Amino acid sequence: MNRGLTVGEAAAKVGLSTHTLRWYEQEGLVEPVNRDGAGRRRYESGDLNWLILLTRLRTTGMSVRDMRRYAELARLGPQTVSERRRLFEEHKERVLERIADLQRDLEAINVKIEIYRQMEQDQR
Amino acid sequence: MNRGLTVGEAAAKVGLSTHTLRWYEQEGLVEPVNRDGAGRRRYESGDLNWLILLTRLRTTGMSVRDMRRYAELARLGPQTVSERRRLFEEHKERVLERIADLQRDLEAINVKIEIYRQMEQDQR
DNA sequence: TCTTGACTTCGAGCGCACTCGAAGGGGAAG
DNA sequence: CTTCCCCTTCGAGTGCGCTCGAAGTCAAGA
Repeated sequence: MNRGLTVGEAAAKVGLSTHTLRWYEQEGLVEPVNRDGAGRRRYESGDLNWLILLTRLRTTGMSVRDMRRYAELARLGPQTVSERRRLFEEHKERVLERIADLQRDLEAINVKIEIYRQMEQDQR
Repeated sequence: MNRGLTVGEAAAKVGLSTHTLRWYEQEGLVEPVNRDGAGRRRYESGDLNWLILLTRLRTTGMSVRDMRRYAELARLGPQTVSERRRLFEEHKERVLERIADLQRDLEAINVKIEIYRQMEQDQR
C-alpha cells in the first residue's frame, strides 16, 4: 500500500529537514498532515506540492509570517482567490525589485574586479 | 572647517543606523575612524566609500564574516589584491546564481498568478 | 548659563528561522 | 525477542545581524 511518504522521505524530497517540516505544520504553514495507524505523518502528493510551493516562496524571500497568512487564505477556500492573487502579485514585485537591486550592485562588484585586475597588471 | 561627517551624518548618507556604523567598526569591518578633539568619529570620503561598498556587499548577501575577511585583506595592503579579486569573483558567482534562482522561482509565482486569474474568471 | 541634542562606551536584548536534544513509542528484519 | 531506525512531542538553544538602553560627556545656540 502506498499511503504517502514519511516525514523523512518528504523532507528528502522537498529539501527541508524533518524538524523544519514538523515546525512548518506547527506554525500553521501546512495543514495538519494525515497520520497512519501509528500516528505517523503520511505526506501525500498534495502535501508535497504545497511544500514545494512554500519552498519557492521562502527562497524568494517571503517571510514565514506572510507564508502563514497565505496558508490561512488557502484554508478559507475559493472566496479568497483574489486576495491570494494580490498577495502573489505584491510578492512578485518585491522579487523583481530584489533582482534589479542585485543586478545593480553586481555592476559595482564587476567594477571592483576590473580595478583589482588592473592593479594585478601594474604589479607585474 | 570640514573634518568629515559625524556618525549620524554618515549613517544618513550610507543608509545604516549609527548603532550599526559603530558595530561595523567594532566588528572589524571598518578601520577605526579618525576622531575629532572631543573623541567623536569623523567620517571622511574614504570611510564613506568603504561603507558604501560594504552595503553593496551586504545587500547582495555577503555575510558579515566574509566582509570581515575582505576588510582584513584590504588592511594588509597591495599584496592581497589577487585574493581580494578572487573573493569578489566568488561572490559574483553566488550573486549570479541567486539571480538565476529568483528568476526560476518567479516563473512558478507567475504560473500561480495565472491560475488564480483563471479561477477569478470562472467564478464570475 | 542653561538647554538641547548628538555624541561616547558597554552590555543586554531581539526577531527570525530554524536546529537540536531528550525521552519515549512503534514496527519491520533477523 | 531483540535490534534497529524512524517516528512522536516538547522545550530549549543557536547564529545572524542588528537594535536598544543606560549612563555619561561635550559643544553649540538662545
